[in-house]
Amino acid sequence: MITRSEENYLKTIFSVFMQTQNNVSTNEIANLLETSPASVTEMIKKLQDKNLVLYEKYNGVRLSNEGEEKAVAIIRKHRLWETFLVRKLDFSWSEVHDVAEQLEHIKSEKLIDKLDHLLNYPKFDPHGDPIPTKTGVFNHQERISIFEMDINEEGVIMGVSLDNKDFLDYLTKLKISIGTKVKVLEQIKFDQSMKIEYDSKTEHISKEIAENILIKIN
Amino acid sequence: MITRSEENYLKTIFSVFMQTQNNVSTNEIANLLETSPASVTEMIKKLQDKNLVLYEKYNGVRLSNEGEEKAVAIIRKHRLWETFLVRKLDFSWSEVHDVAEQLEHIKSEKLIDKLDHLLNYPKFDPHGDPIPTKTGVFNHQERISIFEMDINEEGVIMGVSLDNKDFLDYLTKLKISIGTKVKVLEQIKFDQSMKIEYDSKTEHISKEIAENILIKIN
DNA sequence: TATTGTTTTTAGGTATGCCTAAAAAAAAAT
DNA sequence: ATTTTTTTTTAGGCATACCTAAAAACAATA
Repeated sequence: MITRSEENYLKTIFSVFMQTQNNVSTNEIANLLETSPASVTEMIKKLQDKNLVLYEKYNGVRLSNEGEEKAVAIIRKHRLWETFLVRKLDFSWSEVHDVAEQLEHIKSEKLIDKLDHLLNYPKFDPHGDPIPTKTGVFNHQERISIFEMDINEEGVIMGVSLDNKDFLDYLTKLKISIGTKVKVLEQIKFDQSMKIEYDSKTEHISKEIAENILIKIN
Repeated sequence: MITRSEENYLKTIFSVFMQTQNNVSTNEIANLLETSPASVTEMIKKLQDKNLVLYEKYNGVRLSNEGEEKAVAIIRKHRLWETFLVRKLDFSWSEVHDVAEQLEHIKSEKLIDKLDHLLNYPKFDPHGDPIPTKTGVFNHQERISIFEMDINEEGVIMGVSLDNKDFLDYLTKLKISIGTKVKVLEQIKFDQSMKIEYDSKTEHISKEIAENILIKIN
C-alpha cells in the first residue's frame, strides 16, 4: 500500500523532474511540500525501499518506472477531478485545486474510469494541462499564450496559466472560457495590450491578461 | 481539525445509539471498527477532550450535540456520494459502499452542496436510507419490506436491506430498481414466496428476496 | 589548498492511532 | 456473598510522518 504522503512526494518529484530533467534535490522537495529537508530524506529512503525512486545520497532523487507510473496515475486523477468539478459542479477554475488535491487520493480504479467516461474522456483539464490516459500517455498539444500570437492568428482557448481569483472572475465576466475561438486583431505598442475577437465581438485586454490565457493554434 | 479516524468513531457511535438509544460500549465500537478495545478507550478520551462525546468510565459513551452534528454531516456526505455513484457513475448498489467510505472524508462544504444540487436534493440514498439535509434533518419515511405487505397492497421501491452482490445482480436482471411501483398479488403459503406485479408484468419472488426489498406505502 | 558556506544526512524527539498484556472494575453465576 | 467471567482501562510498545539540532558531505571562494 502506498500512503497519501508517499503519493504527494511522487507527484512532486515527477513535476519537478518534468521541468528540469535533473535529479530533484532534497531542499526543493522540502520547499514544495512545506516540510523539512530531514523529513524528505527520511521519506525518500522509504520510497527507495519500495522501489519507487532511484536515490543516491547527496545526489538527489528521480522516479523509477514504477514510481512514474504511480505519479502519472495520481496526476490523471487530479486532473479528471478538476475537470469534473468545473464541468459538472460549476466550480470556478480557481476553486478546484484544493478539493482535487484531496480527491486525487481516493483509491478506486473503477471510480476514475467511470468519471473519465462521464466526462467523455477529456484530454485537457480546466487549466489546459493534459490529462494522461489510463495507460499513462500524455497528449502533448502545443500551447502558447494569447500574448505570443501574431496579428490575425486564430486559436482555441485551452486553459489558463494563473490561478488568481480576480483574474478568473474577470474572464468569466468577459465570457471567455475553454473552447472559445479567438482571433488577434491588433497589438498596441504602447502598453502591449491587445484587441481580440471572439463570439462575434471584440474586446481589449491587457498584456497581463493575454499572457495568462493559453490557446492551441488551429 | 477532526481526523479521519475520529470521524469514523463518531459515525459508529451515532449509528449504534440510533438503534439502541443506549450508551455505546467500548467492545461494540471495537468490533464494528475492527480495532482493539484498548484503542477505543484511548480514542474516546481524545473525543471527550474535544467535547464531541459524553463519557464516563466503565459506562459507555454517547455523542454530545456537537459530536452528533459532525456525525450527521458525515452520514450526509456518505449517502450523497453513494447516490452520486449509483445515479451518475452507474455503480451498482453493492459497489458503492467502500468508495463512499473514502469520499465521505473529503473536506469541502461547497463540494457537498454542489453535489446535493446536481442530484436534485435527494431524500434517500440507493439503499433507501434517508439523507439528512444540510441542517441535519432526517426524512423519516416509514419503510417495510415487500414481505410485510398485504395482498393487493401497492408501494414504491425505496431501497434494499441487503448488500449482497448476487442479490443485487438478480434485482438488476428483474429490472427492479428504486422508484419501481409494485403490487402484491399473492403469497404462497408453502414457501412464503410471493407473486408481485410491476411495470405491467408479474414475477414470482422468494421470501428471501421479498424480505430485502424495501418499499414505502402510498 | 584551506576555509567558509550551503546542502544533506543522521540522531533523537513528538503526536497519532494502532497493538498486546496485565490490572481493575463490573456483571454473572454459584 | 463469594467466586468466576466478561468488560474496560491502564501501561508500555510500534509505525508513520513529522520536527529540531548537530554532524557530515559537498560546493564555492579566497
